[in-house]
Amino acid sequence: MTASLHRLKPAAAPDPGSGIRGIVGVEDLQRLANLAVTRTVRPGQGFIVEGDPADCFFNITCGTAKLFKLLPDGRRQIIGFATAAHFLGLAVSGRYIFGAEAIDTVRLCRFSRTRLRLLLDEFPSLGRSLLDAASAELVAAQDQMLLLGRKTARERVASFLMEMSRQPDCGTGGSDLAGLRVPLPMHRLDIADYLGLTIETVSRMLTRLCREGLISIPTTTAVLLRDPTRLQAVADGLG
Amino acid sequence: MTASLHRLKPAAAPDPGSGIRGIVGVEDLQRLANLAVTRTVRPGQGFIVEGDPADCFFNITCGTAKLFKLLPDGRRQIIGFATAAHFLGLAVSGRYIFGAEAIDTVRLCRFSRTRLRLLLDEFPSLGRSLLDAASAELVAAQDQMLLLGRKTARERVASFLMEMSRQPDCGTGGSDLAGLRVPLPMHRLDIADYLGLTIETVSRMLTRLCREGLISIPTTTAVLLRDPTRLQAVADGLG
DNA sequence: CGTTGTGTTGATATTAATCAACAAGTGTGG
DNA sequence: CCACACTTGTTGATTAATATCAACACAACG
Repeated sequence: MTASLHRLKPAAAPDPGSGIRGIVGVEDLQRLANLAVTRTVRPGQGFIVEGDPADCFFNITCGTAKLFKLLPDGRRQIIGFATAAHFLGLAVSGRYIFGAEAIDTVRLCRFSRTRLRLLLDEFPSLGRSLLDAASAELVAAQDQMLLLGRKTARERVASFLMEMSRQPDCGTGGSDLAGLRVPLPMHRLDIADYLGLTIETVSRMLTRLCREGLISIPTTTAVLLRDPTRLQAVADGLG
Repeated sequence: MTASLHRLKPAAAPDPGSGIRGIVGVEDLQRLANLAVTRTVRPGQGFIVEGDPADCFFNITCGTAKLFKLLPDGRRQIIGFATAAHFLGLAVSGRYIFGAEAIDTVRLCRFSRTRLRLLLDEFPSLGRSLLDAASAELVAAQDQMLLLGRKTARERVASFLMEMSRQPDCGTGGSDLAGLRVPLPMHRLDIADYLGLTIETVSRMLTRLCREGLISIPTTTAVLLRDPTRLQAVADGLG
């Protein structure tokens, strides 16, 4: 680990963004969207740079973004994938604490921190939604700490696939005969940086789960869960 | 990692508890304490069991507790250490999502979830405090994901020592001549389970940092930071 | 004093990273 | 339409980091 594990130059992403990430109720989303400037971000384009002054909050209305932290030498940890209704705004001492980059085409609402403060006073239910969202984030973060600290490579990949399978857009366009179709819009490098592994290890573990009959891999951007129960067992350290 | 890394039997801790952890303002703490049953928990005694029905919230008023998640085979990940003013209450579908155990003697306030709901309606500022606390937790959790996913053993131990050195009770009772005194109330196994390492690796890295002149280790329950700047550099992956 | 729990150190094993080659797409331009 | 470069993913060989296994040191405690 002292040497490089597919390091990125810490030069990558453009544009400012934010940091609390959470799922906010639809009604809040619309309320925010009406007050915000909307924006489209193309795949691969960054919209938050870690360390930049944090002026705004963001709300994703469609698409998937990756949120990541960098070490000075370019090692990267993806701390989460944000999809529709996710809320981004967290900062420490006025600076964004992670970067964000679009995976597919992302639509964003962007609005000032001042505005949020006013809204919080005006609509107490918004504060409650944000608290719920932050709590849900925290739960996910704690699960991820268990994964990163204590699970094997195979368990991590199995956990990841099970997590992706809980996305609402799952099972669409796929043969349910062969198993639940789970889209993987992100590349192997993103999966690796999310799971604390290398792309080679992710690839090997996917191949292995496939050989073991738990999944099949029709394309690089989707998997079929052939035995979700057993895959969940692997994810829980029982496989 | 398939084999045991100092596994714990998933049988350990007694008593119910909770899950959002955060630093709540002193005024809120007192407000809560007045409405809560207080309790003393002895070192090593558990007060939240992961998976138990989540009836209550807790607020620590003094002492240090460890919060942890377990895998079925006993692998453990400590997701954080909770000290005075930390708030615990997070649950998913009515179950606590992590266990908690006292490290030294812990004083707790305990109160029902119903009560918190009423308080949130009555005192909007409490909701704000909880949101701030949850946000701070989230920031810490994201830092920890970077640590667990991408830092080396040496970097993790350095990061841990720097994190502990930011505790308010730091520098007390120690010679500032030799460096900042950082108390480590938890055992090596707790440090290991927090950093995703084994006790042996933690011990070796502490010895190594000592040899390198960055720290010294007067007792097993404290270290002296001899060169905090360089230690921080190591923690940031630059050492 | 012996015993027990905790921490350290050494020898070896194992997992996942690194290094390297190749395969499969994808897009470009001749 | 095909040749080519370029990106992404897979697979194999080897290395390196950390886990495991084992022995020992030391302090607290009865």
